[in-house]
Amino acid sequence: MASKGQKNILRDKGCRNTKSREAVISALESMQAAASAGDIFTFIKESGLSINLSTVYRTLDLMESKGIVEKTLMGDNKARYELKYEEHIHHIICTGCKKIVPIDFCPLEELEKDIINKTSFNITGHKLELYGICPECKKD
Amino acid sequence: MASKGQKNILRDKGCRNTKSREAVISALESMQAAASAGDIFTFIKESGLSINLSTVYRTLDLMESKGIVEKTLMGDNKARYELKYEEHIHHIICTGCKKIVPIDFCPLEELEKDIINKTSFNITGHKLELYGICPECKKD
DNA sequence: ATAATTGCAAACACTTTGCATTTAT
DNA sequence: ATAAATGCAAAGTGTTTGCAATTAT
Repeated sequence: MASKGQKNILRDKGCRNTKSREAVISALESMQAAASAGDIFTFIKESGLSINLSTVYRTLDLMESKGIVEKTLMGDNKARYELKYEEHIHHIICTGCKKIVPIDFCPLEELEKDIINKTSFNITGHKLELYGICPECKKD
Repeated sequence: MASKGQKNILRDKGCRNTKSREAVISALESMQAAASAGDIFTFIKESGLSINLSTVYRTLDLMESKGIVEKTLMGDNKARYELKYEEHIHHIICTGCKKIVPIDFCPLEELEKDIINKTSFNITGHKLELYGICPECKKD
């Protein structure tokens, strides 16, 4: 999970630390929620660094496999990525302006035992997205 | 929402009724949860009918816009489609065998007002996917 | 008759891959 | 020195589109 020492997070998991990987991590840290590989690539280029899109994809795959990043598909057919933090987060997507807003509470936490009973699966995780109209779009 | 008269559901919404569209609807009715466009295409071809993949996509888009079908992105980069029924459904995806199982209860229904308070969005909908290990995979 | 739907092939967008070069250890 | 990571260009997937031919009304 992400916290202070982002720079060493990969090294700690037995991966090499490179400029590209640092750039991807720092892009994820400074970007709005749920960026696509292309967004991250553009962000890095615009910050003046050189990187290849393949490297972005490879880095994101690696970090997903190490549990550093979470990959989600929402709405369009692009994967979106974000750093996993201690707190489990979800999103609300405004159906007006398409903005994606992270929410920091999880309505499901208390319900998981109940779900385990009802389904006879061992529940190991979940993804939840809420849709709605954001305060700005309500005005129109 | 889907119910008995599937054949007229499109006609009722001002669209023409064609063999291809009937084939897509009946494929959706007889397939396991959450089929991709390709799955539906293959299913129809295997049942001996002729159809084009573009037609499948166009039909699914049309039906989504008419509220007959729900489109979801899960896991791989393929959109998955299913008929909308009266009851709102979610899925559990087994992380062992990748099976997708629909569940017929919604743990969120009672929580929406609460979420509206917490977020100041007008919540209009949500998507939830659960992940876990199914009873068969537990044995291994 | 005519407007909607289809098939086909080509275009698209996102993602993945092979291989030679570069870089971190 | 060596194994891992990168850039590049090419290939792979899923999806969309333009247009002429077909079909439902």
